[in-house]
Amino acid sequence: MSEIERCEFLCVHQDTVEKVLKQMPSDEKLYDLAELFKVFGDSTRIKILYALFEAELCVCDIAQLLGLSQTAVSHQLRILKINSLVRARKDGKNVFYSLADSHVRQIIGQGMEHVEE
Amino acid sequence: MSEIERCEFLCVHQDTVEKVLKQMPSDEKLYDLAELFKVFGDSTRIKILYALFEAELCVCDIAQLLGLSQTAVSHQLRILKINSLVRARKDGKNVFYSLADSHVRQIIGQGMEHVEE
DNA sequence: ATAACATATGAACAGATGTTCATATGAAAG
DNA sequence: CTTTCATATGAACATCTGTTCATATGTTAT
Repeated sequence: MSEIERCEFLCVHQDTVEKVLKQMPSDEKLYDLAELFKVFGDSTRIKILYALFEAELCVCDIAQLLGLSQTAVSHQLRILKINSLVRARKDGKNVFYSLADSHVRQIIGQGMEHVEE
Repeated sequence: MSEIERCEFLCVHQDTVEKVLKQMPSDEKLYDLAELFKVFGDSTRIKILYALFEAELCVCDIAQLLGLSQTAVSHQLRILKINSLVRARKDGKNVFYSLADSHVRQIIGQGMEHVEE
């Protein structure tokens, strides 16, 4: 038994650990949850989402608004779309993006409350 | 004027953009918000936080519970602590960690709702 | 004091992530 | 149908991030 493993069998509070284990969601769910937060965890994407709080915007609008390149915005919108955080509506040459659902507002709102303390 | 810039001055919906700009939080706040979500955006840290939903746990408990090395857990707890998501209580050789406040539960809860759809 | 133990920390390394550049796609106008 | 424009996408590159390994710190028991 290696040094590292030793600790795990001596100091562990077994009853507590077992109680907690029963309540844990599946690994898959926890992985998905982390993936979701990862999407929010980039300031470019947060800025895009926040911009969409107020209005439906095309790629160009977002790029100018935030001082970013069209390419960078497009790449990030792709990620937001894949994760169902934004929706796309095509209108001629333009593609207008908007928030996908109210969860996005709620999650960002909660985060902002925490940050503002 | 380069090809990329051209788009920004032709297709932009100026009035909408200006309206949105007025409502945007400061860059600093948006950066902090992204940093916060970045902390939630890792499955090891999410697992640790979820484990702490149920009970106060020492480093060893968490390591065994999640099948991780003591070192990895310790590093992640450090990040969680710096970002005020967990609190540490020292008791002899052990250090017990617990959730810092209810925001953590709320943010994770909202995220989970989104994932479970 | 010294040994055993729980936790923390620094350096190194591998893998992930975001931007840029070049180019492709698809739609409207001439 | 060719050009122009708005958007999308792939590859390359630099940076960031998480784990491991080695070791340090601080606490309890002998």
